[in-house]
Amino acid sequence: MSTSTDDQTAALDAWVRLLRGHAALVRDLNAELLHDHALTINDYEALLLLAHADGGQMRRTDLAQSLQLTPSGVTRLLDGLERAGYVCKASCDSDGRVTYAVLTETGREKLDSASASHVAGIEALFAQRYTREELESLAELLGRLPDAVGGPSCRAPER
Amino acid sequence: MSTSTDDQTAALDAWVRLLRGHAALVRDLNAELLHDHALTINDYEALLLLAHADGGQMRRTDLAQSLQLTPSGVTRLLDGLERAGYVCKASCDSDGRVTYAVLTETGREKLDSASASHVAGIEALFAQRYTREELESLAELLGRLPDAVGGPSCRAPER
DNA sequence: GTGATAAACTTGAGTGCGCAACCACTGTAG
DNA sequence: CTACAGTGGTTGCGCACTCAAGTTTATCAC
Repeated sequence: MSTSTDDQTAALDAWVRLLRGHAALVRDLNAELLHDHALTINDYEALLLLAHADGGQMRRTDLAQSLQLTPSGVTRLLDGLERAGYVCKASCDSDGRVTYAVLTETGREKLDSASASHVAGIEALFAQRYTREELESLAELLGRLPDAVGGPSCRAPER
Repeated sequence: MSTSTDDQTAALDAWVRLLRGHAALVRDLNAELLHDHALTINDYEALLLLAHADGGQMRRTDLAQSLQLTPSGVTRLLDGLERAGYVCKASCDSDGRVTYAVLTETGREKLDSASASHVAGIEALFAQRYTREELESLAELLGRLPDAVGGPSCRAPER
């Protein structure tokens, strides 16, 4: 603990790089996705999660947790996706409180068509810039962060 | 989707981790800073940049570039900081278009008091979780990203 | 049963920010 | 001196999101 401000400096530096680089990156990819397919990144991620989920449906709470959004954020997000016809609601017969978000056929098609360019965009940013090993170590390093934040919420991020 | 290589999967995976982990992290630190000192992360970073700048002042454009914000974002940001008395405006006598943001004494004190807990928070997240070497390699890896965005060939250079 | 507590979800108000459009000033060209 | 392109900066509008408060359904205590 009493050690060096160097560690602090390194941490701050890494953090600032992360913050700025990531902010610009997200904005960039988001703008691209938005202009090409009228989807935000979270729209896209939501569709992706649903597509991978069993039966193409998820509880809104689980979606919120996976997307790192509050329940109200998910409500508005799905609101837009419903209006666009990409998802629809379904209720649970064993629990009247929960509502499922269900991926529609239209939604799946939309995801497929958006995937091509979005993945290509990510590829362009990441794969061209890092080697395979670097990518893995980056993923590993960054993978440690969420645990810190949400606490013990390692509930079923299996997938 | 296409056949695809594992590389794409790896890129996507790294990206998703980055996205989610970082989003949660930013929200977390932001909330902390906000509740403890009534500053957003960008408020803090702006004060920090000004404190490091020569004469404690910067042109708004340069601030925008450093913070990865649009000019309008900087206007609102500084609007708040001015209202709080942490910065004030100054005009340039050699160029009537530019306005400087100048850190006030109050602002410098605010930054100092906020720094303690904020740096501690970052320390808690980063330095405890990574070794010195990992931190450096993380910083290096992430440092390559911004170049991609603002960079040479990609796109949307105009605007 | 009745009541208290909790979970899933929605709604209203407010915030941070980008985009597009705009004004103000500068420097160069005719 | 006028014209005009380029840059610095602000404003109107809209979007995505959070927080706080409310509604409905489930569950547990008695």
